Amino acid sequence: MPAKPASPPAAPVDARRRVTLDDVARACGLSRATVSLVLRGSPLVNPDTRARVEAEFRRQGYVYHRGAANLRRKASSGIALVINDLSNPFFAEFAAGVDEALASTGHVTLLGSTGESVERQRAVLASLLEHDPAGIILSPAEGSDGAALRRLVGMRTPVLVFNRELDADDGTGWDFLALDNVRGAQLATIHLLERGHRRIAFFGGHRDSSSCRQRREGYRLALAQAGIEPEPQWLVDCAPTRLEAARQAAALFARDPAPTAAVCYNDAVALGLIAGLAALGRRAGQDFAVVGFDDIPEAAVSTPPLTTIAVDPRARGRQAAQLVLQRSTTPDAPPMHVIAPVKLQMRASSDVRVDGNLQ
Amino acid sequence: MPAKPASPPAAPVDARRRVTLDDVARACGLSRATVSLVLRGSPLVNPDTRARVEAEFRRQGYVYHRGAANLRRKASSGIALVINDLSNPFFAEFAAGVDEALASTGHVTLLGSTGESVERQRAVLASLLEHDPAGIILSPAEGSDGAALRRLVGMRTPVLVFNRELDADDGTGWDFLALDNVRGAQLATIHLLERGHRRIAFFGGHRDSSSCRQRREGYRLALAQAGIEPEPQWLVDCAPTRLEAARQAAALFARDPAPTAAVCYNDAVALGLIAGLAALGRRAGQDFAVVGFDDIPEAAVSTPPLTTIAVDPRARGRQAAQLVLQRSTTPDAPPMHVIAPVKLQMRASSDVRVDGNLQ
DNA sequence: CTGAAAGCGCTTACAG
DNA sequence: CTGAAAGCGCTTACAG
Repeated sequence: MPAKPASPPAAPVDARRRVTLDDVARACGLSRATVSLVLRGSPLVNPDTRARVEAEFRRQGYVYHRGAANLRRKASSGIALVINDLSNPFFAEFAAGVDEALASTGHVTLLGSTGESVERQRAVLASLLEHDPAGIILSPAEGSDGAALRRLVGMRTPVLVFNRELDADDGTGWDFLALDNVRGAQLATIHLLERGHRRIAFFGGHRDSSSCRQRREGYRLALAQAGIEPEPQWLVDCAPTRLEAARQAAALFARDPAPTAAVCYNDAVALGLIAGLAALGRRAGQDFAVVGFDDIPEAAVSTPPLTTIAVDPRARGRQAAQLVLQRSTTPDAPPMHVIAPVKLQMRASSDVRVDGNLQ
Repeated sequence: MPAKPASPPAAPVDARRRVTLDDVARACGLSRATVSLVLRGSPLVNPDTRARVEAEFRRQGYVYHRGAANLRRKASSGIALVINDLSNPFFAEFAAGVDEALASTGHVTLLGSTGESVERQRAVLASLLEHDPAGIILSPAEGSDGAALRRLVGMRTPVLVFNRELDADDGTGWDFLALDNVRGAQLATIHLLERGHRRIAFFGGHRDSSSCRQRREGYRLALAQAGIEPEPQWLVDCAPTRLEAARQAAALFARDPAPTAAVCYNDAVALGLIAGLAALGRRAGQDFAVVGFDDIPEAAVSTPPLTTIAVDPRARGRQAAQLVLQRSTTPDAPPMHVIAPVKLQMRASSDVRVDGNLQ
């Protein structure tokens, strides 16, 4: 029989084996308890002991096992982030903001996507709950049932609902972070009024979604303050997608006199409307004024560039992280209800000033 | 003293307390061990016992504590996903694909962003490692040092490197998933050759990045097969951003005869070039042909729509998840090196056919 | 200043 | 078919 090759000189007996506190303690001739105190920066430990232990940590390549510590302490360092889909830039930016804020506090983001499906949302939450998150940031799928969600999540894990209202139906309430939809649409409408428009449409969105209702409300408020009563055909319902918006553009011109401008439900709808106008031989920014909502990255580089309402989703993500961490330290405080500011982002420009040929 | 109000009739003594296997076992008059077997679907358990236990799970609202189970089994159900930034739609789609594939196997995505900073990457990885991931999917920050990363991560946790080459410098090697950059640029160039172009530029990217080198290589290959030797001024270096690309557009026309078409490093550069051309009074798709790379969502709706190389980042994400899970079951197999296919996505169209006024 | 002991919620041989 | 016991890697009173 051929001799087996000599074993390698390697110091680490098994590079795959985890280094534990016990390993470090043994190497230092100390107990696990003392080494643990070093780890957590306790002032009780003798400075020399501390130095020896820290050198040994480095020498062995010790990696803290947060899961084991969490189990013992009944704590948790994960925060679940459940959103519709990362391919929506609004949510991608929001997620980036959440992760940025959580990473800076030693927490980790546990990701989940619902794809706007209530059933997937149930499955995703059930799975994430098994990972024992310290909190959940949830942008609920359309059609979510608050009572069912409460039953699923229980009272142990704090939930921050983002962006879409959700009724718990049992008086427990949810923490809530939302954009100031009313104010945003109001700003957009005022901007068009200041540019001389009087016949202003509200274009896109589904009237039964809470954000659409709120944006329409802001639009109505601004018009009312200018003494204008919107005509029914100025309210155009359509799915909040570019394609549907392009298809519905003609609805704006069904009656004479037609609107000269539109506040759009969001930027996707606004960009679709611009394309739809072009197909009708009308040029946004020249024959017709368009204002969007969200300020997605494309808004700055579309043709023409889109004046819109900036909501800063990344800042909203940081804010959401902060709120859910705050809640996990004060579980018994009453529900929070935070409305985030929005602002008008002017560009040059989809929002033509009314002149002779528009009137 | 006033009497304290009667305590509520509530069944759950403390809604905040976690329900454990012991609670369920006690309620059923069984041991923790048997209840655990029910949980894991063991065929050993008596069907009646199983039914009783399952009812009790539901009644008490038991939630499996995966972290505790993982600790005991020395397993892990988290996969770390470390990318540049979610606000880049390419990575957002990739992340969505990773999460989609992981969720379907009971794993959870642990998110981390480097912001293209080597130092943040070190910190993010160190933090994620404490959460004991079963594997890491890493799109390395530019300028990453493979040997330093290997020292940080060690040999316990399998790493799949995505998108950018990384040298380990110690012979251990990394699993690797990348796009077929050579083939993609070759397809783009062939497409322009077939449309009659002969003077074709390669526009954008930094020559020292591996993906730029590979794309230039594909471009050169296609030209060589057509018997064309690219002139030095056809290679325009610029940062892979829209803004820089717009600024560099004029460089294409520094010499006469100028190129009639450009293969762009990526779509951001292509869209910037289109804008830069407009500023020079040239119309992409009419006076000059442009082809992109990546097929970001904007490519389909830009003006003109952009012909580009589709890389399907979501499918790449699913693939990455599958590869890293596969590795975690076969830790000793040799490193994998997977090149993902790409394809030409034609649109109508940034890629004008050469006719009289272009020649 | 340091150590022995108990315990977080689970799984897994092993015995019966 | 079910239970007693050990143990995953850590923390935390408590003693000394």
